[in-house]
Formats: sequence, structure tokens, C-alpha cells
Amino acid sequence: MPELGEVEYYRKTWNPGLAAHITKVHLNSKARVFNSCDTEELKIHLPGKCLAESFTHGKRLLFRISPTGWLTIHLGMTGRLDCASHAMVPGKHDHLVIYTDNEALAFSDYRKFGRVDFKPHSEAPDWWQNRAREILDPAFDFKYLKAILQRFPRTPMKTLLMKQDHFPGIGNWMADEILWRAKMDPRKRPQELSPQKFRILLNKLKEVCADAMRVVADGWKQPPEYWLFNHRWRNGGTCPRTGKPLERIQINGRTTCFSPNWQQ
DNA sequence: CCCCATGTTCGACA
DNA sequence: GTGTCGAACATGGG
Repeated sequence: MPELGEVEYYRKTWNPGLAAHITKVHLNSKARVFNSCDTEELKIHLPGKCLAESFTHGKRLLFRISPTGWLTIHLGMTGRLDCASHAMVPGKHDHLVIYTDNEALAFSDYRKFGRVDFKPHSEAPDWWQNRAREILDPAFDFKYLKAILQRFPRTPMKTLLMKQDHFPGIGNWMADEILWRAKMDPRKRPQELSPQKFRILLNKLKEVCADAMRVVADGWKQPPEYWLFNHRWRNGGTCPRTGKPLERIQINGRTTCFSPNWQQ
């Protein structure tokens, strides 16, 4: 599930536990999600401290630990964060549970494509310090987008929009939604696009990110029927704009749904 | 049994 | 360095 809006939604689920005294930590230390994390260090470090504040960038979450430390979580394909009572008993897929006086903050992920990383010191992790410009940042402007498109002249637009180094937070459904709203064929390459199309793409990038933050990040509301979102998941869907059948193809290994003729 | 999945990474190759 | 492709990872649903 987790793309830009879903990640922000999950970030907020741990808010009740912010500033709360951490009492103990449960972790499935052998789970793949801890491949690059020192679980022993994490288990020793957290008790007695607290999660002071949280951030997201693209698909990653970052929790600042007070007085020192940083916890990074990537939700992968099936990861999620939940807040439960402090009496909660960890289930099979709850790889990390942080207990406070009142809450249990759980990270669970049955497919284990997610990642947890931890740094005990006070400087923010490298990935945070080197993060790319966010799409909703005003500095993500026409000039900035154009430079990215010109750097990858022959990469299909669908593939390009999913590059996290350049379009942080865009996943499969958002990429399809953006291209559909921009009336752009997902197989088209930057070298085939006019500057006018660049403009439209920039607008739709911003629009879909803003919509995701408004609808998904805020209470995970059901997206309206006029989005592509509701129609793209199975074969046999109908384009809300043209009323004609949607098509589903593979582009570089990823299922892509688009509206033929509408998207050129 | 088959195929599919809102993700990332790695290796092979042109 | 760009770009494509397939496999791998792990689990569940249809």
C-alpha cells in the first residue's frame, strides 16, 4: 500500500506515543526487515527514552529519539504502523513493538519487504541529510523537473516517475494517476514530449500529491470515483473520462493501467 | 497447482 | 553513465 499519502497516514498513527516514556521493546530480531539494523543495540537503546518527533520523506519514515538516536522505517509492500494498548501481545508479523506507559507502537509487515534502521547518535541519518526535493516543495518547479526529464531522455515516463531519487513517494497507483490526468501515454519518453507537456506533467504531479495528502493521509478516506484510482486494480475497468475500457500492460515489470486514445 | 500483488535491489548485458 | 530485463526476496489471496 504505502506511497506518499499512505506513509504520512501511518506516520500519524504513532502520534499518541510521541513524548511517552518507553518501557520496553519487542522485536523479531531475525526478521529480514532488520537486515541492516543492529537489533541488540536498538533493544538496549530505546527503554528509558522517548520518540520525540516524526517525519516522512517519500516512502520513508523517520523518528527522532530523545535524547539521542534516529529510527528509520520503510514500509515496503505490506508494512504498516499501528498504535494499541500497552497490554498488546505481539503477533507473528509484529516485528517491532515499542511499549510506553500507555501505548504499544507496532510495525508489522507480513511480506517483510519493509526495512527498519537505527542510529544511536544525534546526527540525522545520511539518507535524510541527502534527501531529494519533495514534489510539493515549491522548489520542485519547472526548471527542476525539466532537468530530470532531460537527464533520462529514453526512459518510459511510467518508469521514470517511480524513481524515488527524483520523485520521492510516487508508487504504482500514483504514477498511473498522474499520467492519466496529464493525458500522457505511460510508454512515452521525455525526448518525445513538448515543453507544454512538461508543464502539464508538473501540474498533475503536484495535484495528485496534494490529493493524496488530503484524501489518503488524512483519515484514509475513499478516493472519489472520478479518480483513476478506483478503476485501475483489475482487468475490465472503465475510464471515468472516456467511458471506454482501460488497458493493463507491463512496463519494466510493473502493471500499468491507462486509457488508450485519452493518453497520447 | 497457477498467477498476481501499492517495493527495492542486484546482476547481466547492450 | 543510461537503459532493459529478469530474478530474488516472503506471504497471502483469488
